[in-house]
Amino acid sequence: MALQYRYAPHGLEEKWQKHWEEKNVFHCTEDASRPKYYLMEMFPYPSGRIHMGHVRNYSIGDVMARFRRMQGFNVLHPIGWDAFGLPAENAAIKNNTHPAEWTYANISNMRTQLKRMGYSYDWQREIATCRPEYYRWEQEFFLKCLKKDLVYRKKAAQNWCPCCHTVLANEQVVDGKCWRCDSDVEQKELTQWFFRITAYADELLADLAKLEKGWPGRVLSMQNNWIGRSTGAEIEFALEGREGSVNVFTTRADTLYGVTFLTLAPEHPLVEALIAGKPGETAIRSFIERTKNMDRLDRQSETLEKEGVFTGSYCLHPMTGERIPIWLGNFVLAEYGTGAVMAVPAHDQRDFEFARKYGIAIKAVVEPAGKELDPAAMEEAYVESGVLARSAEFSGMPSDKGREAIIRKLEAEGKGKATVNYRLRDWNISRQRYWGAPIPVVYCEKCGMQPVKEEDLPVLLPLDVKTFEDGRSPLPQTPSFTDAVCPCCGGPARRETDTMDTFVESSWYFARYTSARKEDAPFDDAAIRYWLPVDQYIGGVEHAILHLLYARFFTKMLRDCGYLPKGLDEPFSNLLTQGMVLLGGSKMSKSKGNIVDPDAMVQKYGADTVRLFCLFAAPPERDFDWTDSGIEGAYRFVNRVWHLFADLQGVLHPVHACSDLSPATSEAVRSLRYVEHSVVKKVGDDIAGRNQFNTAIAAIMELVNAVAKYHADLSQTEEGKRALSSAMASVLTLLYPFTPHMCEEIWQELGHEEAMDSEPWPQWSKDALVTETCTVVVQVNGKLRGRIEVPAGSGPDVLEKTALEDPAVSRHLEGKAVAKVVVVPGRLVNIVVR
RNA sequence: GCCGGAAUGGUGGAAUUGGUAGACGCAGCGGACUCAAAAUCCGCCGCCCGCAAGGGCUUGAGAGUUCGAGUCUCUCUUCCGGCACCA
Repeated sequence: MALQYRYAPHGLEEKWQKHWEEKNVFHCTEDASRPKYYLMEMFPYPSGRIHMGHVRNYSIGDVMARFRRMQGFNVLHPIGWDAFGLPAENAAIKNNTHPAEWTYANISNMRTQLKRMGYSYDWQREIATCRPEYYRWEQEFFLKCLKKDLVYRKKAAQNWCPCCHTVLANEQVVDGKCWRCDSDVEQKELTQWFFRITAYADELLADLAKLEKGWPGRVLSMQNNWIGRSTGAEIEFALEGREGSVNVFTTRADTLYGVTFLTLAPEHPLVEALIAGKPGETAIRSFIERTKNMDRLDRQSETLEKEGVFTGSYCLHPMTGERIPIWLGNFVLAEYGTGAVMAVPAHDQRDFEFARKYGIAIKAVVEPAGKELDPAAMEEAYVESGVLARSAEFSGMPSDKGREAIIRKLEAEGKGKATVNYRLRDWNISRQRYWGAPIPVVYCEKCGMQPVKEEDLPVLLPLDVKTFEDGRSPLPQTPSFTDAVCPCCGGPARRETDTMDTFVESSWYFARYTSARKEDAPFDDAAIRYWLPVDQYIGGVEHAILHLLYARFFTKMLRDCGYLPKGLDEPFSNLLTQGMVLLGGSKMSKSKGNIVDPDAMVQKYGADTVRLFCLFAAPPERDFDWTDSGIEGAYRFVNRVWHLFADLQGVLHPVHACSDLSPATSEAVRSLRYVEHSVVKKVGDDIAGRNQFNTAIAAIMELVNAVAKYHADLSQTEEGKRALSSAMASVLTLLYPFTPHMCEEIWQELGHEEAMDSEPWPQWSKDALVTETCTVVVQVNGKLRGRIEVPAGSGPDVLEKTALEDPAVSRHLEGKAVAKVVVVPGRLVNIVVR
């Protein structure tokens, strides 16, 4: 056999893919004798075809997986399908098919596409979240949470997408629009199921610190913003002339003595009692109606005209006992804090404008050091911190001290307490759609809501239904599904017809991969303890909040429910967020018609070239623009490597990388060996330490260039042949994670018995990096003036002397006095002159 | 407004700890091979002055620290992302 001169990727790629599959090369099991490495990419939604974004994501993952295997890790590298969700229903309606049929056909198609890319997955762990074997465990988790009050039902105004016919979680509303179809989201009063993610707000926030080393800063910052913790105080204002009080949340307790009114959300539960029978009640009611009917987006926009109305009721200042008028304001949010705000016009711009508009008093109680504020002359609120004034015994304290002291006194008198508020809301998981996991509860006329018994799980999603044209769920009209027996009294009951948000499935799939085929429990405890947490997770930054926050929450929640071990607080130790693949500067999209089809690229260049280009084009975190000339360049390189081997067959011995360290007599051998070992070092550092695949590939190119430069001379001598053989073995070994098919093929043709999939990562040698001389740069006043060649290890004195004598340097010293000479051995000499 | 990230040749991007700015590609230019083209191979390739030797300038702008700054500090500009009438 001989290596054909022509590089023909298709046959050989398919040959090796078959080899991997038949030999089950990438299947893994728990093995205590080896260090584990759990690496996964975000699993795809089975939309029909893979796109370049997938290819980039999975190529990055595959390089890391193959690299870690070569390093001796026991690598778990699984794949699956995020298979529930709306597009399946919409496509089924459009094509007159069933969502299940559409989904499974897509999975089958995309599986073939992924296999054609040569990714090293353990296909025996493949999962699809729409299978009952998967979602039944989710239903069990739901029941467990119900018992622990971590999931609950409540009626509230919800985000409703009229186009998708379903509610959306807060995280799925982007700029007031549906994350999926971009329709304006409406508010609709509905009874829905919620996961109590807010119970974990503090832990989700605090544990971000554990991720500081392994997660990108921007993802941490986004989660931080989303959780939105603010510390302050809840303060009680007793109502005047009746029982009860209004509680407010404030971050500025230091301004308490400046309160001149309170503002309540029109939805505040006390409003009815406060306005009943007051003068102007009708006008107040019409204000409330008007505000409630406003579009949510308009109401929360910054340009909203701030309006309010006096309720006619008063409360009492907790410290001074002063009468404080209670107003309603269209800008106060019922859902944040207590839905009531203490207004301090002197120190809050919004309150300032409101007070000026309605002629309410302004009291300045925080002043810049040494200055007095005159409320009448103020043109805007003084919002900075300062020194407290007109604040009884707190006067004279700086803001932060005053804030603490005031809270302490309130706490002592039982009129308030230090507290924390979060922006994060509970996670609404009810979806009024068909293609999702059924929520395992029934409603009995007698007993009310009843959970399905665990032994009756799974609640199967019926497949023999027809979807409606307009997208409404057929489940409420499917008696075989809705008719149920009450688990409590045995009487007739109606089954819940809402399904779970698809983000629930993706919140725990990483744990299921560890024991994907287990039938009697969601997880195998030993497998969980061996594999988790995930060492490296890779995916798009668009999931920075949604999926990654939910998965973190689920990990903590499953831990507390006893499914995951104590101490497993975070699912993903390291996160790599890869950038998008663009075409012509914008995101590839079908509607815009700017698509590069991976299949077409594989057809034209082979999978190895496509993989290589995706990693070479840019560092993984950055977006990159697909260019035809770019992939041509990658193809040229692959061909160059192939031809080099074809030219050198008969010369090369079947040796391993870095195998030749015999004393070298020729300068070419020494040079090539130097390049070989420094490239081996760099590629390892780049892949393992920095995720810089583009520079790793660049280094391999340098090694190939070095071989091309020396091979004509070296192939003449036995010493040269040994050096070439080792260097070329290094090329293949380093390139293997990127272009595995080609490397396997050449490796075999070179005469190796073992396939490359069991080849270890090469060890570079310090000795090979030792040189006899080195080049030292000479600067004069920091400007580069010359280079000197000195024996390696030369001391400062020699360097200084050689540098000063160098003609290119001494020219710049004429007529000047040398003030100082800085010597960095092995690097540079800087001569400072005046 | 608050938080995070970024800015380097014609172009994608290198420069890992403050020490030769522009690795490796792409595009371009010149040459070899060819009847010719493609492919391939060899050479050149930041900007300005210069025949050259050489010199000057150069990492968004400006200052600072340092023998020395793309890298550290401060101020500013522009762009990208997140949060935002959040009390």
